[in-house]
Amino acid sequence: MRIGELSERTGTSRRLLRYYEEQGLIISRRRANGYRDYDEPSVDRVIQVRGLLDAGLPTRIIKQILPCLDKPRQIYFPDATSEMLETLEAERDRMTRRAECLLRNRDAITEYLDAVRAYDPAS
Amino acid sequence: MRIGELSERTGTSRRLLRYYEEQGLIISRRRANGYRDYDEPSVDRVIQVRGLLDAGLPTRIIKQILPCLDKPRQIYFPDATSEMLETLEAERDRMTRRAECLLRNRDAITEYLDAVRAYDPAS
DNA sequence: TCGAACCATCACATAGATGTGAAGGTCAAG
DNA sequence: CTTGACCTTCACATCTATGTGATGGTTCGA
Repeated sequence: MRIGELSERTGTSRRLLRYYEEQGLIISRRRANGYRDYDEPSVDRVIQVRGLLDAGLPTRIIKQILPCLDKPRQIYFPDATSEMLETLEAERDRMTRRAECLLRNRDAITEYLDAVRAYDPAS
Repeated sequence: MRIGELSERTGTSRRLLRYYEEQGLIISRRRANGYRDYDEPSVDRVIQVRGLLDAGLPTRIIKQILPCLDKPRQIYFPDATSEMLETLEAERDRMTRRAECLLRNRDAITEYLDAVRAYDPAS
């Protein structure tokens, strides 16, 4: 598919799709006329990238964790230096802390909303 | 305490503490000489703010959810317009989605690491 | 009393994610 | 063959969270 369709199906501007490609987060083939051509899995990939960006990860880190997300798993062991593995571990732990922070505060919001509604059931 | 101590105890630059105050995320009293003076709970508050920022929330949103996080709960019902409640609900749901995204991808990283280690236990 | 170590405000700079628009190529339908 | 809707690259603008430095006031200990 061309960039316009991918844009619509992922709710992502064309500008950003080109930016993600520039950052190495997605790839595209080129048609004879120079147009980008995306395959079907690109849709999920873009959605995944957006989710991670929205959760506070910078493109640099997202690029590093992307190889972990390929299904079926294809691991390029030669690339997996022990330094990279350490980075991945650290980032995984950071993601855990981030998620915990989000859930903790989300629960606080829920409690707050419950308290407000208990006070004024109309709202 | 003065800004220097708060900075050290929260691992946050003085510049950012002043910025957070400007954004309405933290407050301070002023001493006679103009120096900012923080109370003990400010430490946790700053850490909380940083966690949320790191999880992708903009200061604008953080400011809105902060009233939910005060313990003991003190709800300013007059302020709680139904529009604000809707915003809070929406943000709460977004936080859930963010957390899910983080945990899903974190698990994928863990699986990847396990697979690599199964291949080469030395790493 | 002087210097070091704080503090204040203000302004300017940067980096990352994103918007916008210009200038021009491609293609299909009328 | 022209028009409109795509696409390309490139450059510039914007917003947010941050860094950095200038300039100057306060406090405290040698």
